Amino acid sequence: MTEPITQPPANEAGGYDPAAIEHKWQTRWRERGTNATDLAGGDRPFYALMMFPYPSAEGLHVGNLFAFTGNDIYGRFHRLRGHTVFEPLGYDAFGIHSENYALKLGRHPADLIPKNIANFRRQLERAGLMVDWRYSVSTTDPGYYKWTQWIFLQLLKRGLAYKKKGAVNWCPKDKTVLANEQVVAGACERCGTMVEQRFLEQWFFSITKYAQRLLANLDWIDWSETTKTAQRNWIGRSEGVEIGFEVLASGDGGARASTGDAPRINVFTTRGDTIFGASYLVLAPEHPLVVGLATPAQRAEIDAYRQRAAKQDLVARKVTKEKTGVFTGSYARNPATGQPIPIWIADYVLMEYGTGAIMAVPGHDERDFEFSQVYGLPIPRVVAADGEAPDAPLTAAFTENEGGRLVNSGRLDGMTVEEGKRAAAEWLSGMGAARTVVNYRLHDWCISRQRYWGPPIPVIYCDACGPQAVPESDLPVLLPNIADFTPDDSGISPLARHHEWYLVPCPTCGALSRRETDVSDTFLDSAWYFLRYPSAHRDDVPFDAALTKKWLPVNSYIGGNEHAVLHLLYSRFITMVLHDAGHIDFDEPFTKFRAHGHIVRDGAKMSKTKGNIVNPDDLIDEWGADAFRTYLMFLGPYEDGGDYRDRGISGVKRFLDRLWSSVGNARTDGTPDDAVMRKLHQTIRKVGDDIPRLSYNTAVAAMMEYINVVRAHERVPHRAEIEPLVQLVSPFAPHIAEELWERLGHDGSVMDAGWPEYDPALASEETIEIAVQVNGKTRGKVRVAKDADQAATLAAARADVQIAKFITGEPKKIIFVPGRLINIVV
RNA sequence: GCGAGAGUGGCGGAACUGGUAGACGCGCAGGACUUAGGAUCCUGUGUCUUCGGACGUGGGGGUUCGAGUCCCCCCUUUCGCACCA
Repeated sequence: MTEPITQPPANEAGGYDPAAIEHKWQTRWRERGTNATDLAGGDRPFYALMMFPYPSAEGLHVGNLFAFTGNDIYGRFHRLRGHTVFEPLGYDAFGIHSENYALKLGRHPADLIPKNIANFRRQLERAGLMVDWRYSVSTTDPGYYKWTQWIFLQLLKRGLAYKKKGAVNWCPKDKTVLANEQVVAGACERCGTMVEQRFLEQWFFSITKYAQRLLANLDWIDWSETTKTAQRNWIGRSEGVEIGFEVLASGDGGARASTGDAPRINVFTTRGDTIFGASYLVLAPEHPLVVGLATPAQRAEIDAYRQRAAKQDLVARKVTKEKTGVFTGSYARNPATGQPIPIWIADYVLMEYGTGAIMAVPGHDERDFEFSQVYGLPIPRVVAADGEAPDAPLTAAFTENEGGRLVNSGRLDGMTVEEGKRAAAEWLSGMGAARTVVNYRLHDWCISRQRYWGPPIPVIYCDACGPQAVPESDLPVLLPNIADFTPDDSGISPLARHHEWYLVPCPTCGALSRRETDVSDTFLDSAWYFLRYPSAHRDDVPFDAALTKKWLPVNSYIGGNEHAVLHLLYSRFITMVLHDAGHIDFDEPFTKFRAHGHIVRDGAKMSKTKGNIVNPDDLIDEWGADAFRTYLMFLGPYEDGGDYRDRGISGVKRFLDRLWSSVGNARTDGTPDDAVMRKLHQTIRKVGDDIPRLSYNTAVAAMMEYINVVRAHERVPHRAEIEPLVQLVSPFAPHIAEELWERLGHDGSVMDAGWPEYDPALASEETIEIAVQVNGKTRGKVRVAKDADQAATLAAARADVQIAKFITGEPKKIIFVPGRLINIVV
C-alpha cells in the first residue's frame, strides 16, 4: 500500500509551477523575518560577504546573479551547519558610471539612483537571496558618506592624506584624473579614452607607506592565489641599490652649464653587479636636474624634446616603445671605473619610478641595448656565460642571471651575478657612492576627482590658516543638488561653479574661505562598506564596537578578480589605517577571499556591447528562480565561471521536477531500500564536501545522480530516501525546498532544519568494484567485499573468464591497491 | 616581453594525495505513451573495428606495474601587468 504524503502535484507531467511557490515563499520570508540575522545574538557568527553592485539602469545581469548566488549558497550552507549567518547587500552608487549615465539621459543621478536601486532590490529578492535588507547601505546616502568623509579625516590626521601637484593621469573624455590602477594600457579603464598626462594639484593617500605590510600579509591571508599574485605584482617590490654618479665639468670644451657645486645624479638599479658596464646615464625628461645639465649647444634640442614629452600622452610613450632621447652634453663619473660617461635624457625612463634616472647597461638590459643601437653607443660586456669569451661581442642584451660570471669588472671579475650584487653594494657603499634600497611599483593613491557625483572632500582652504579639516562634528559635508554638473576641461570640479556652496567660514578663524571642490574616488566609498553593514543602523558612530568585534573580519568574501588590485588593495589599506588608528582590532578585512569566474556566452564575456547578455527576469519568468540559480551553479566550476548555453537550463528544471514528484509520491510504509540509502549517505557526504570547496557544479551533479538512482530503484520512493535531499538542495533551490519541506509536514523554515549527518558506515559500500589490470591495461572489474585482501581479489579476477584469458602465465608481480584495483604483471 | 592559469567526446564539464578516463547535464539516435508533442518515460551515445579487439585527455620525449594527473621540450589559448631599471 502506498500512501502519498500529500496530493501529487496537479500538473505532474509538466512539473511544478515555480512562479506560485516562489512568490509564496518570498512573501513568507519577509513576513517571518526568515532572512533577518540577529546580529547581537547567535554564538557562531559567519559573515558571508559579496561585492556590492553598482546599480545600473539596465538592472542586474546574469553575471551579477552568478556571483551573488554562489555567495548565497555558501551562506545558506553555513546556516544549515549551525552558524548565524549575516549576508548583507548594498549599492555602490556614487561614481563616474552613474554620473555619465545621468548626463547621457539629461537627468540628475540623485533622481535615477533610487529607481535603479528599487529595480535591483526587486531583482535580488526574486532571485531568492538570503539577504538581511535591514542592514543595506548605499554609498550615496549622506548617512553613509558622512563616514567616508570621516575616514578621509582620519587619514589626514595621521599624515596619510596629502595634497601635491604632480603628474597625474587625466582622462580627456571623463574630464577627471584617474588613479594609476584605473589606467589600463594607457587608457581610461572606464571609457577607453587614451589618458593624458597633466600636472595638477591632487589629493593622495600614502598607500606606499603600507607597501611592505600589504605585501607581507599576503603570505598568510586565505585568498585565491591568482588574486594574491596580482597584488604582489602590482605592489612590485624590488631590492637594489641607489648609486650616486658625480656630474663632471663639461666635456664640451669647458662650456659647462652654469651650476655651482657639481651635483650628483642618483640612480636606482637592481643590477648593481653590472656597474662596470654602465656606459651612460639616462634621466627622465621631467627630471629636475636636466635643466642644469643641458649644455648651451644642446639646450635647444633638449627643450624641444622635453616639451614634446610633456605634451605627449602617456600612451604614445607606453605603447610604441620606440627609443628616443637627446644627449645633454654633460658627463658623469662612473664610480667603479672612474671613467666619464655621457648623460642623456630619454622618455623610456619614468620619473615616477625609482629616482627618475638610470645607469644604462646596454650589454645586459634590453631597453638600454636597444637605445644604444639607435644612437650608436658602445655596448660593453660585463657578464659572460660559462665558457664564453669575456670579449665576445653581444648581439642582444645578455640578461640571464643563472650561470653568468662577471667579466671586465675589476674586483668583481669571476663572481656570479648574485655575489656581484652583494659585493658591489658593499664596496660602493663603503665609498659613500651607494646605499641599498627597496623600491615599489605601487604609487600613492590619487583620490581626488574633478567630478560631481561623489562625497565632497572635507577640507576648507583659509587664506590665513591654510587648509583646514572640516570638524568631525560638521560632517557630512553634503553634496549639493546642482543642475549643471557637467564636467569641463578646466581640471576643476563642477562644484567650483557654485560659490554659494563652496564659500564658507574657516572653521578655525571664521574668515571667509573656500571648500575643497573635488570629490573623492568611488573606490574610497567601497573600501570600507563591509565595516558599515553590521552598524548600518547606527548614525552616531561609523561602526558599533561590539558588533564590529563580533562580526569582523569578514569570514568569506566572494567577488570578481577584476578588483584584485583596485578595491581589494584599497580595502586592505583602509583597514590597516583604521587598525593603526585604534578604531578596529584587525588589520586584514577579509579572512578568506575567493574570486569567482565569469559567465561567457557565444565565446565572450557577457556584456551589452557584445550583445550577448541574457535578462535574468526573462529566465526566472520562464524557469523559476530555483532552476535559474541551480543552473548557474551547474555551468562549471564556480571559480572558473561557465559557458552559458540557452538550452542547458532544461536539464536542471527536469531535476527539480523529479524532486518535486518524488516527494509528492513518497510513501511512509515499508522500509527504505538499502542500496538507495547507501547512495543517499554518499550523496550527503559528497555535497557537504563540495560546497565548502565552491565545487557547486559537482554538488548539483551528485544530487542529480542520486535522484536518478532513487528513480531507477523504485517509482515510489520511501520518505526517508528523499526527505534529506530537500535539505541538500535548499541552498541551491530554496523556494522549492521550503515548499517540499512544508508538504513533508514541517513547521519551520528548511533553513533552520540543519544539515543532515551522513552515516560513515552507510556511506561506504559493502561490496566494491575493483579494477583488474593485466600488465597495466584495464581488462575488467570484479565485485568483492569492501575489505577483500589481495588473495581474494586475485581469485575473483581469475574466476572471471573475460579477465582470466589475459592472464597468460604465472604472475611475476602483483600490485594491489585495496579498494581500488589490482594489477597483475605476467 | 614578464607573471598566473587552461587545453579531456558534437558541446559544458567530471576524475580526492598517480590507480576503472568521459560522472552529471545539453545535444543527438531509437523506442514507449499520445489526436498531437519542443511534455513525460525508457534505451543508447569517445573513435575505429575483421566484433577478437585496437586506439584514445594539444604535440613529442621521460619516470612508473600503472600518467589526464609527475618531470623535460614544444604548440595553442585565456587573464593580469606592461619601457618599473
